Parts: sequence; C-alpha cells; structure tokens
Amino acid sequence: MQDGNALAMSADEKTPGSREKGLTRVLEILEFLHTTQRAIGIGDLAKGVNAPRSTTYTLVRSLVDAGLLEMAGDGNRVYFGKKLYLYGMDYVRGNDLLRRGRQEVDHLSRETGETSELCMLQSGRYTIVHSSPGTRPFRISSATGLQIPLPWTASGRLLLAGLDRAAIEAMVSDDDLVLPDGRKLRLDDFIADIAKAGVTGYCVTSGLVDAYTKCLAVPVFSAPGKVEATMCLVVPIDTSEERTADLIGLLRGRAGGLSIGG
Amino acid sequence: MQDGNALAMSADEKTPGSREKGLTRVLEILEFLHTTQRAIGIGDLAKGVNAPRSTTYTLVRSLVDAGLLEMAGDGNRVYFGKKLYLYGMDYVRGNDLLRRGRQEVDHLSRETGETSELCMLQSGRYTIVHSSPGTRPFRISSATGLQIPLPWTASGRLLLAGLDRAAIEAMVSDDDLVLPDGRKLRLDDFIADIAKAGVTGYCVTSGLVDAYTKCLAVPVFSAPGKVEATMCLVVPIDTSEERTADLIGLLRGRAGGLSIGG
DNA sequence: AAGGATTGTCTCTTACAAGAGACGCATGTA
DNA sequence: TACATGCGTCTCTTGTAAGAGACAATCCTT
Repeated sequence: MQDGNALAMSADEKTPGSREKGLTRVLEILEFLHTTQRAIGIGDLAKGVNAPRSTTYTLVRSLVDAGLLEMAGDGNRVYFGKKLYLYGMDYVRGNDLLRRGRQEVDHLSRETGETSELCMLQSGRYTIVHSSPGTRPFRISSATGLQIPLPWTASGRLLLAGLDRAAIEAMVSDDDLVLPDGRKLRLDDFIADIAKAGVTGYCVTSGLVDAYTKCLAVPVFSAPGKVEATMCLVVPIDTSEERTADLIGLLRGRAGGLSIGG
Repeated sequence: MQDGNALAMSADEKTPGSREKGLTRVLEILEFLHTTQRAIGIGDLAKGVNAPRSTTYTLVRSLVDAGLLEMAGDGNRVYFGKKLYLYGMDYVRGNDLLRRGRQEVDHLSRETGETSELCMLQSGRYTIVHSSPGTRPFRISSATGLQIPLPWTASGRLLLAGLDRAAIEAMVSDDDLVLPDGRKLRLDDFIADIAKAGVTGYCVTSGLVDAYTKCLAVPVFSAPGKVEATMCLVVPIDTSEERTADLIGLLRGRAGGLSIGG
C-alpha cells in the first residue's frame, strides 16, 4: 500500500505526463481507507492516495452517491458506506467455507481460550479474514483484514503448499523475507518449510512476527489438494509441547470438518 | 435497480452516441450482482448491465485483480470477492450503531420468537440491514440487503419522520406507492402516517407487503431527533392487541438503549 | 461434419473524464 | 486587519479509456 502503483515518482511525486484511470483511483481510495481504518477528510485522502484534489472530490462524490462511502458524522470526513457492508454480506452468504469457518473460529477460541484466526490468500497476500481473541490477559493483536507477508506466518506456508517454486517466487518479494525484527529468511528455507507443511498437514512457527508467540496452523481444503484457507491458533511461545500437540489435533479435526474434499 | 441510469434507450438500447464512465459501469455491475445474489458469466453480466462485452471484460479483470470480485469455482463466472467482505467488516467496526444493533436484533428474535430486523435508509431506499428469523414454522422472508419502497413498511414511516413534505416527495416515487397487491396508497395518507409516527415514537402497519403479517417498528436515534435506523418485528397479522403492545414496549426499550441522543 | 452461439483477446477511434489551477469562503493565528 | 491554510466548486485542455467490431477457439445442437 505504501506506493499504490510502482511508477516513477522519483522524489517529488511529479511524474509529469500520466493520468490515472478513475477506477484505479477508486481502488486506491478504498484500500487507503482500509489501512487507515477511520474516517478521513477528503483533502487528506487526496494526499494519502497521491491524487489531485479535484479528481478526488469528484470520485468521492460518486462513491458517496452510490453508497460505497459515507460522509462521517462530523461533516467532511469519509469512510466506508453501507453498500460495502451489504456487498460483504452477500459475499459471506455465497461462501459456505467463510461462513462456517467464522463460526468454527469463534468456537475454537472460546473452547481453547487462545486467539484463533481464519486466514486466506488475498491477491497474493496472507490475510486474516476472521479472528476471535482469546481469553488471555495480554491481547495478541490481530485485526481482521490485516495483511502480512506470507513468510512471516505458519499459515503462509500452508497456503502455498502445492505451488511450484516459480509460483512461490512470484508471490514472495524480497522484502517479504525480512522479519519485523530485521532477520532475513532464506528463500530456500521457506520453500522447504512449505514442502514440509504440505506433507505433514500442519505448520508451527515460533517467534516470527514477534518474540512472544507461536503460531499453529492447519489447512482447509476446498477441493482435494487445494488449500483454500487455514485455521490457526496464536499461543504463547512457551506453550508446552504436549499442549501444542493437543491443540494441533483439535485444529485438524475442525479443519477437516470444514474442508470439502481434503 | 431495473434500469441503472434513466437515460434514453427508448426501445432498442441503442442510445447511439453516449459513453458511460467506467466507474459508473462498475457500480452498476456491483449492484447487479447484489440483486442476482449469485455468480454470473461475464457475457451475461454484460447483458445484465447493458454494457459492451469488451468493456465488461476489461472492468471485470480490474475488479478481480483488485479482489473486489472473484472468479467463481466453475471458471468463468464472477461474484463478489473477499475485499468487499473486508471493507464491509471495516464498516461494521466503524459503526457502533450497526454493531450493537445487530446483536440487539439477534437477541430480540431469540427472546420473542418473531422475525426481527434492523433497517436503515440507503440512498433514499428502505434497506434491511440485518435480520434474524423467528422460530415460527412459516418463514417470513426478509433477505439482508433487500431494498423495498418506503411506503410499504412501518420502518419507512419512521425513517422519514422529521423531513418536510418536499423532502419526502423527493424520496418517494409514484411507483413506490403501489403495494404488491396492486392497491395504491395516497401520498397524503402516507405523509400523515409519517407525522403520526414521529409523534407516537412507533409505527404499526398491517398487511402492506403481504396479507399475513404485521410490522411493528420503533426508531433508533443517532442524535436527538435524527432517526438513523429502525428496529422492527414482523409478526402474524392476527397477533393480539395485547401482545402487540407488549412487543412494542419491548422494542422501545431496546431501541432506546441503542440510541445516542434520543 | 456443418451450423450457430458463446467466450476470451485484440485493435483502433474519438468522446470524454482526469487533472491543473483559479476562485470564493470559511477558518485560525499573529 | 492582514495572512495563511484548508475546504468545496468550477472551468478548460488533452491524454486516454470506453466502445465497436473483428478474430480464433470452444462449445453445444443438429
């Protein structure tokens, strides 16, 4: 999101002769609002997506008229609108796996007390589609809709299972291999992890996104061999081997129930 | 929705010299998918929104790349995508009233056994934003996201409370006054209903959308005097006066808890 | 095998929207 | 009272995307 379209804009964002398509701008606006997670003034929005003010006003007006955006109470701020909510509900209705996966995740976090998540690939990125916080005193962060580089997560390894090396390389940028703490993963190690995860049918990673948690993930299949999503639990890194194994067993059972052909 | 933009297209949809804006087409596509409620082939989609095939292919590709749409399992059908779901969740997160209203509606239908709904104005139309089916043997239809003419509903009368005559007339077309069974409401009666509903703080309609149900609605305020939503119960038309009164009392209590300044 | 219908891709033209920028109106602050 | 900053609206130009249509490749139906 840092950039939008990776064009010139060397230093001064000038890029003299290049007009953006309206639809592109709209998609950028939506994505920008998704990252800010709050209503924002139209002027700031224009700056945020690096679009001319006049254009932004025009587009926002269209989107507000259509109900995809709404003017926030204040008066001159915009955020997502009801229409997007309705379309989102349509998506859920048409997607058994998501609908049942959400329930399963909610149930799982209540049952185990751990933070539980449903994850999917979203245009080449790992996305937390639904999450339910555990009952632990410290809150393990995980906003729904958050997108994270695939190599940082256990789920990422499962979601890529079955793809060949070329496909994997295409989905993983060099930046993605750099962990939050600065360490850099070796691509070959990552690919090996993926292969292993594909065979064992689960994946555990420790201390990747942060030093305190461990991530247990299992695949959910939409067809034999096709990983459509993953369910995972985020637990303290010092969780015992035994409990970890128990939780993975639990996860596998639940994910099996969700899968179509797996 | 029947038409999209009310331009010429007298008989043969020819309308020789007029190009549609891409964004407009996209909005029509989304709206079309919302009405069909199912994945659809791109060719049919083009026909459905009355757009050239080549244009439709281009737009759909953009939208699929962006994740707003997804190719359905078959291969050449499209429907809403994960991104829309994520944006929709963002909307819910940013909207206390909707979030709490949904819970309240779910609770209410469990408590009363009746079908319960949360309704809002959506670009001038009455929209069922969330509904929870009752426990009655016969299922009272009410899909989330369904849009219905304002005069057909009790909620519609409440949502327009506070608007002056001109504003009301602007929101209600002549067609809207014709009930499903063919009867036609008088505009003056409708406006009188609205005024009355505004004063009493609730509204009951009987046998408007169908002959078997009665609709009990109360307003939810986002600020003193500003009706942001309504909560309503859909009950059999022969529900006793007494029970009706009880239910309205219950509704009012719940809606009061939701309201910000009412 | 021939015929019609549909699907995905491509090319080219021109109508039109993206964008630059000016304007007036509110603010806020020296 | 001046000056700056941000907002919302308008106008005009020109680069470009919407659309018409041709094309090959699949499908079904006969």
